[in-house]
Amino acid sequence: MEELTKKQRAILDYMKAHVSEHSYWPSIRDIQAKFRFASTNAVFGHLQALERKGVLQRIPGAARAYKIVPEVLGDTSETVIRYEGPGDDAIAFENVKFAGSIAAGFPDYTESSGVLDSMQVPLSPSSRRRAPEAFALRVRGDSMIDADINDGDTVIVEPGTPKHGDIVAALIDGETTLKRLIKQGSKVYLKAENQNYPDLIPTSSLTIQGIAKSVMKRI
Amino acid sequence: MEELTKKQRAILDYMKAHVSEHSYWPSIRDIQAKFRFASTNAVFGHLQALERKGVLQRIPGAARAYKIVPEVLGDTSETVIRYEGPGDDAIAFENVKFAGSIAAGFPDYTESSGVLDSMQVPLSPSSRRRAPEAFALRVRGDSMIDADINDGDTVIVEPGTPKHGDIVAALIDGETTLKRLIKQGSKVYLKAENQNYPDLIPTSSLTIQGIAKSVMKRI
DNA sequence: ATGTTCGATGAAAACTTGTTCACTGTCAAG
DNA sequence: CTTGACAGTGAACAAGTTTTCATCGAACAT
Repeated sequence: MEELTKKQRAILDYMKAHVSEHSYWPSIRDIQAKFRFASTNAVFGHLQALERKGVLQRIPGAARAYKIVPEVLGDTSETVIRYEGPGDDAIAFENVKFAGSIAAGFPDYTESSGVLDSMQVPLSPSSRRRAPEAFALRVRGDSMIDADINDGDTVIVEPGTPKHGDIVAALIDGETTLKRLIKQGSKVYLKAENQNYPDLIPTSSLTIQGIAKSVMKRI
Repeated sequence: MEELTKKQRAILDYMKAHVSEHSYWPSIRDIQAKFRFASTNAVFGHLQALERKGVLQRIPGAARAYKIVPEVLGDTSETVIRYEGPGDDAIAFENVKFAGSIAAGFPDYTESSGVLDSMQVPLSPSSRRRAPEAFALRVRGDSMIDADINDGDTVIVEPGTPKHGDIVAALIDGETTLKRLIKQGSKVYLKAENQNYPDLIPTSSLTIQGIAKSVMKRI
């Protein structure tokens, strides 16, 4: 790739910025005005150069019609990245943070260490009205992969009465597990969403800690 | 918003597709040819209607110069993230305790307890240190479906300096959009993760609102 | 010295494009 | 039946825009 002169680079950048801002290309006269050329032909020459150097494609005869050929390496211009934080239109929630608190009482996990984090996560309005706290749990294992809940994900568990088909956090042998709740008549089963595991786990006594309503994944 | 007629919709879609494919707007005569109108004035009337109905903005006197006014519903040209104030469907943040791991499979005793290090919690350690102003955004649209971020999901956006490959919330034409950040040399592009959309969106000046670190899905 | 390239001027030509005007046909509401 | 809104034809105009032509000066290598 042939090297661009400073002015060519500036013109190219201006054109990109113009498209980015206005969603249509500048005319040659727009560029002329921007760079205070006395003649449109000055711009014309630069555009020819840009095309010859392969970074811009002109559509002959058409007005405000160009294509950018993505540059790969070796150009000197820096793309400016400003960090601005959430804008007025899009901000939903602030202060997602950890409080460094301890899980007390419910739920009761033997496995957990003493120091736990807490965070703020979005909850459904139903659980907001009821006072009881929802909680987040990190998933370990792969028994729910067919429901797209994988090892390392975090599920948000909310209190409530589970229906048939809900994914619940349930106590089995002193361990909290994540399973789908299946009701057949008066009997209740837990089902792992993984073809490699036994379909149904009969349970005589079942302690439901809550219903998994959301799953949170690291990108 | 007034309803569009079939032809108006078709013309608008064609214009969008044309921009998407060629990166510049079609002329009135391009549209005329596409729809086999005998007169340019037929197109002219439709464009006036589209502008009157508020979905298209024409730049008077300028050739091939338009702006699309984003439609709230049914618009698939861009992933639009907006906060829809606290309604019944609204999401609110409440205190949720991060209570430790949960086994989604059979109990796994090989893993030691107390392994909850910083990498396993939903927020990055850097942002935890300096009281981050992370925020949640509800995703609308389908420009990121190939990254498994779909309409209705909620993404947690954290401040920071984005790296190549990060999914960022960026301001484009005053709207917050979700795109993957691509760095080629010193140039930066935004990429929609949807095969139906143009690969790269060149940007010379970029406003990053944050990095999408987590995605939250309703089960 | 001489030729060549580059960046620029100034004007004009040639083409593209948006816009206007006058007129026609259709269709539904009043 | 009339009216008005809508969609379209056909032609022409005016402005926008690209493109060409002729010319100039400075930098630079031959």
